Order: sequence, then structure tokens, then C-alpha cells
Amino acid sequence: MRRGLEFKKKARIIIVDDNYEHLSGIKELIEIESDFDVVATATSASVAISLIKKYRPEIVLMDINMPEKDGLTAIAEIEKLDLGVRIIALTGYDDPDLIFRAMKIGAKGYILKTMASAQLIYAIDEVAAGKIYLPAALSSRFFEYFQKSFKEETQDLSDEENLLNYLTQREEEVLDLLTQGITYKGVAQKLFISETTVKTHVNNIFQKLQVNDRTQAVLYALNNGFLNRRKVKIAI
Amino acid sequence: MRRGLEFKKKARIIIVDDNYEHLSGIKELIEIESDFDVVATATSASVAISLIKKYRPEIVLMDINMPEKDGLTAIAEIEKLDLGVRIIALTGYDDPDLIFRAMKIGAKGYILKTMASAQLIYAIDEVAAGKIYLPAALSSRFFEYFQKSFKEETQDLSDEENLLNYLTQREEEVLDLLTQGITYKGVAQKLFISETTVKTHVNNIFQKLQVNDRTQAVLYALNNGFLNRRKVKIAI
DNA sequence: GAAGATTTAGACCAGATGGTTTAGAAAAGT
DNA sequence: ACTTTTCTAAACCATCTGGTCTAAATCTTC
Repeated sequence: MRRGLEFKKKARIIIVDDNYEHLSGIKELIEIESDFDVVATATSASVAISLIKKYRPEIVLMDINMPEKDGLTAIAEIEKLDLGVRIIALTGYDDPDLIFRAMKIGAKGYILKTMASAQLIYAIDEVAAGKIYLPAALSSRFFEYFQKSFKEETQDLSDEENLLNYLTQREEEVLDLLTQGITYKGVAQKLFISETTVKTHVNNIFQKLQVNDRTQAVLYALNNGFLNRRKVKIAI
Repeated sequence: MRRGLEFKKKARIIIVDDNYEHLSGIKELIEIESDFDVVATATSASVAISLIKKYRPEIVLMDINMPEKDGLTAIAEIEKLDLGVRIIALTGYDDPDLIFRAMKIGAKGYILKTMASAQLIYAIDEVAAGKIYLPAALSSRFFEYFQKSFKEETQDLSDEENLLNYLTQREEEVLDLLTQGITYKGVAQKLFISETTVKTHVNNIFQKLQVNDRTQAVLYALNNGFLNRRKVKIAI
């Protein structure tokens, strides 16, 4: 079988699936239909991790519906090892949340068990070639979920509702320093003003944000896009 | 031209591009090669927004490289109107950051001006049919950028380095309440313990996290994945 | 069952924080 | 020029917060 990989060595693969039948099926398929080298298989995530450390494969096919330790956690752990292993998630469900989480933690591909075997081989080819492979149908699901997440989480407040927009420039500066956990004294020094002035600003901030203390003010700022003006930040 | 849309009315389209030549070209292409109805065109984002409010098109083709008001901001504003308009971003560059931001704010498709005209029509077809369309090449770029963002922003600390992992269960509960901006008194009531006990816990938390006050503790918790254990959150 | 960790709770104190009022100077807007 | 907003600053006071020490009850763990 030639699939345009003549230019490099056979990629080594480890397959992980708690269902032994299925595991054997995939193993055979890959051995017969592709140029890849199945160096090991595992029926549990923890065994898989040991094997990966030992064999350092290029590719891991990981079933993410397993008892004991679930596949997503396993993927996260493997990614954390930073061995350059490229993981393809394998599952029966096209649940958008699963797809999203898998891609988020670093899976380089995601395919359904129900898909044709040729597609599995194709996915491995693509991922081995350094690409990310997500079938069109799953890609759609991913994007819908992705956009929905953002719509829900970002700026649920209009400009008028976002009380941060009523702060003056100086108040923003003060709040900025508060969000860094700096005391009144520290703020005063940084802004070259007296401590009592800082207090005045802070009190005005509290009133404008309708909160009672600095922690709440910081939380309000963080939750309503205060930092976003400076930096694009993505938190899990 | 029949493209499998016989079952529904001709979708109305507005095209936005500051380059008039290009605008006309696309308009003609769509009128000749597709079943869609170009109800208006605009050469600036602000005009486009008025037209969109007036015509309520199903689809908007938006060039995102424009002077004056940039296309991304325009997309965000249109999405905010929540008119059900499906926007396809159009640009000359396959800059992953642009792609990521466009998809993040709700673009339903993203195509390059350099792509074949048939692909443009195909993209419109797909998006009009309710799907999200991203050519494979751009999809790859998107995912690489997406995963890179997550890798950078999430958990830069190992388990041993993350001081949150040294907190006891009770301390976590207390910190959890602190991250909601609750006072000692409030925490005491919620946990049915005395205020002095809360203080003890808080002091232990400070020492373990190596911080001096509650704000810093909250910031540490927020920046090091404390909330992540409960909820998947995405902030811009 | 002994050793260690966790949770509970008190006392004492210094200093930080927050609420309120007042007020002058500077800047911005009309 | 006049008004409004913003930035500056002080005084006063109550409360909250944080640091330190001590210590008992309860859970774990070996």
C-alpha cells in the first residue's frame, strides 16, 4: 500500500480501545490497508500511557469511551508529557461537547467508529503528515458548539449594562491595579497620588459597579471584559 | 442554475467590499452562477449595517480588510443585532488569527479571495443551508491556532507547581467562596462554622498560596485553574 | 493505638479597608 | 464665561482583614 508516505519512515502507532474485538479489528485494518506500524495496543488508558512512554509512537488512536480512566483525561495527560505524540480520538458518538473538549486539549483528529475504514486510514495519513483532521460533519458540529460557547460566555451585557463603561479613565487605572492585587498604598505609589485619593477613586468605583469591596470589584472587572481590552485570553 | 435549493426561496445576499471592482465582480458571479438574490451592496461597513437592518438578508458577504471600520468589528456588531443574518468573511489573507477571531465572533464561513469562484458559490450554498463552511486549508490553520491558544493559556504550571493542589478540601471550599467575593462572616454562615475558623483557614490558604491578601488569593485561584474544575468557561 | 493531618475555635493586635462628608484645582464641555 | 466632570486630598470612624499563637476534637494513616 502506497499512500504518499514514501518520503518518510513508517509512522509508529499505538491503538487504545477497551473493546478487544474492536481493537483487533482496527489493528488488522491498519496493518493490511496502510503503511503504518502498529507497535502496541492497550485496552486501558493507564497501560496506554506506559506504552507511549516506552515506544514513543508518532500516532495514538484513542477510544475516548472507556471505563476506569476516561479517554479525554488520558489525552490531556499524554499531551502534558509533550512527547510530540499526535493523538486521534475515536468514539461512537458525535457529541459536540466531546469533540470540542477533545480538540481543546490537543487531539489532532477525531473520527467516529461508524465511519468507513478508508476514512480512518485517511485520517491517520493526514495527521501523520502534520495536519489536523476533522471530518466535515464533525467540523460543523464543532463550530456550532464553539460559537455557541462564545456567545454565551462573552459579553452578556450590552454597553449600557456593562457598568465598567461608566468608569473614568483614572478609575480604570485604579481598578486595573486592584485587579493585580495591589494595596491602596501600592496604587498610590504607582500613580503618584496620595493614598486618600486612591480611596476616593476606589469608593467611586464601588458605587459605579454597585459592589461593596475590592474583591467583588475585581471579579466584576474580570467577568465583564476588563482585561479583554488589553489581551486576548482564553481560559478553559 | 440549480444547486439543490429548489426547496426554498432564493436567499437574499448583501455584499460588502471597499474595492468596487471586486464587489461588482462578486455580484455578477453570484447573479450568473447561482440562484441567490443580491439585494444590495456596500463599500463600507457602516453603510452595510444600515442596509442589513433594512433588507434583512439571509447572507452577508463581508470583506474584512477595509479602512474606516474594520470588518471584524462590523461582524461583531451585526451579530449583536441578532437578526439571524449568516455572515461569510471574505479576505485575501489566511492569517490564522483573523480566521480564529472571525469564527469566534460568529462568522459562518471564511473564504479567501484567491479561491476559485466555484468555491465561493459552494460556500454560500452551504452557509445558506445552515452549515458552517471553512475550507480544509483554513480549517487546519484554525485548529492549529485554536490549540496553540489553549496550550499557552491553560495550566502553565505542573501539578507540583500549582499551589492550589496543596489545599485541603475545606480550604478549597473557603477559597471557592472567596472567589465569589464573600466576606469572612458570609463564609462562616455558608459553611456553618465560626468566623475565627474561617480566618484560620484563610490564613492557611494565604501561606500555601504564598500571597498576602484575599484579592491575590482569588487572582491566583482564577489564573491557575481553580474554576476549571467545575465549569468550562471561555472568555475572550 | 500512636503519629500526623485536618478541622474547629478562641484571644490579641496592628493595620488595611470601606463609608461619608467636604472641598479645592484642573479639565472638558457648552 | 459658565457649568459640569474629573481628579485631587483630608478628616473621622467603624469594621474588616491579616498575623501570630495556642489548643481541642476529629480523621487518617501506618
